[in-house]
Amino acid sequence: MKMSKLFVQTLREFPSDAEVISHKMLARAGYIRKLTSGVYNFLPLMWRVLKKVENIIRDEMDSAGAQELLMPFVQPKELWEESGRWGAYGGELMRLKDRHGREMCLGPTHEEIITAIARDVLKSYKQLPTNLYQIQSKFRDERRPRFGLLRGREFIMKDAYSFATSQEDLEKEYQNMWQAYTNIFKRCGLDTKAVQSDSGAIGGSVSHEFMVITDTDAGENDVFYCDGCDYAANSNHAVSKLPQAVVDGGFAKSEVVDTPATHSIEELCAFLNVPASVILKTLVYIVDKKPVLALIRGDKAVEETKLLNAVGGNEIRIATSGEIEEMMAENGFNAIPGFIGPVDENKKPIAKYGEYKVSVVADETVKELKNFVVGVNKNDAHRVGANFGTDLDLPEIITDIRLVEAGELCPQCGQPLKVTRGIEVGNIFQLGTKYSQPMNAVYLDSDGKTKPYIMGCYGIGVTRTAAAAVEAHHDEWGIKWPLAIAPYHVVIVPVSVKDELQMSVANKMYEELLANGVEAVLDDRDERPGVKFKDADLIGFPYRITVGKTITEGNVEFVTRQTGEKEAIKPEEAVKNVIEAVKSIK
RNA sequence: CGGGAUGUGGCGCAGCUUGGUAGCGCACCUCGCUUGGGACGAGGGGGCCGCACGUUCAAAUCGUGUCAUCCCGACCA
Repeated sequence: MKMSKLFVQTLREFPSDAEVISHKMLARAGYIRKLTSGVYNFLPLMWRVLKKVENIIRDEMDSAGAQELLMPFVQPKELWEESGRWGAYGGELMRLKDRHGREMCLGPTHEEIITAIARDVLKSYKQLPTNLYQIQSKFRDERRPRFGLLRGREFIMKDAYSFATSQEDLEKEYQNMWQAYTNIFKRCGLDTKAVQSDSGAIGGSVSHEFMVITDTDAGENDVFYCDGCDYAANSNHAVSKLPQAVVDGGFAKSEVVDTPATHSIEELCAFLNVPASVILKTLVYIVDKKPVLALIRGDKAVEETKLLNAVGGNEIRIATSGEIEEMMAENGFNAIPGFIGPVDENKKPIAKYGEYKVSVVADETVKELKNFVVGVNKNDAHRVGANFGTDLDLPEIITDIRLVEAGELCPQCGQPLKVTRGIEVGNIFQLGTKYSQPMNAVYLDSDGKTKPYIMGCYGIGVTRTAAAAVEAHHDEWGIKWPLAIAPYHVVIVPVSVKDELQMSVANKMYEELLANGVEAVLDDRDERPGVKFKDADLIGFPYRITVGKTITEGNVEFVTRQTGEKEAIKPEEAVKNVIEAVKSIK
């Protein structure tokens, strides 16, 4: 490709709406253009990168025994009603109607469709296990698209679905995909960590996310990991052992005392001169409009995804102080946040809020509290020396709803956990019969009985993987693509296009590289060298061969973008270096 | 959805307070000059000032409404 013909417009400055580095770089280097919020045009350079990522995925998926197909992007409501997700999926599902008023959606994922296909075709245990995948645009109407390609509304995803006759076979395929994913990300030049995670809206029991660990602010997930063993988990799923803490308040008797203006745990601790770990903290959440009280030790925080799972629901948020006061008033109490508790001083609970009954969930940490401090739904007062059984009862739901913090101890080996940020580029789920059961997707087993498939699903964000590669590989001048996913392998820069010797050497190298299957660009623009170098760095060609004055001594400059290494070598050697590097890409 | 901000050539911005000619840098076109890290000079093309309504002799500028975009909080590839 001649640079003069390449469809690209690099910018002197970063676009003002870009926030994270991958977005800034890709926009400035001419890879993408925003069409509307969270929706991007993939210009020729970007499309080459995406196709390379896709082809690596295809190669590894095919090697792992999966088969590619392509399902429609538009999906009918009926299938989503079969799975029960038409109502459950929420605002992220882009819904629309056709001219007849029939309801449809744009596919955010394809469990329903693939399950419907499978039940038509996979009728016998002899056809199982099998694994089908596709690479396709997905649409999710994110509440807040941001971070460019890292969180678009329309994005390209590889989604795979496996069907098996047993949990054992599912687990085998899960491991198979795990290995394929490890290979894929490695070939894309990314270091990933597989971490345990919550399975969210897709459902299922066991799931892992593949995280690109990053020190930039583009990492949206907190990942806890242990240096002592292989434990690693997303913060929404992480568990830990707690270091020793004071859990006995040491109060001689249970009584309600005045605690004026103690709106926060800190203020309450200071006033009573006790550690936060002897306070029972009560937080009010709204889960799908229903009120939920979360009880947790005062020095710990609630992990909302865990709480959501504990009560079963789709959306969770902390209640506003207005809602809390309203709820208090409805139940005959007069208390603002800071003085809320599960019961008042006469053991009278908060019964309801509006038309909904109030449910109560306690974190496991509260079980061991003794003679503790707790709010009694009365302003400027708390009970001290409280105990379960006498002053209040433990709620029915007691489970882990605690947010892990760095420094707490690894659940496997007891060493202190560390935290880092990560970009989720892929995930794998064991679905079981979550879709096959309700959708009546069954096969005939060898015993003559009809059974639902045991399913798994496996996603990779293609666009997100490309963006994550930019997050991981760049410097102040531009992108440093890993060779395997770079739009082109090498750029040849003649310093002066009017110099006949320079141009003839450059042309010869260019032809030879092309003849050997190398994707080369010849910068034939009549520009000053600085302009060409800046563009080469910004676009991120893995190799640059500069043909300048030293050609009279028979040398060109060979620059490796990743390392910044420069060497003066013969043109033939430069060509050979690139050809060999390209051949070594698996 | 809640809170904050912004909409002016492809990109980055000024002009708005105090209404009257749409302006700057980059990019683009032509000529000259220059050729190892985003040169320089001269000339040139490109804008319903987000949109609508209103106030006014006159609106980028004032008012109302609306749409879009971005940032901060709850979800996910």
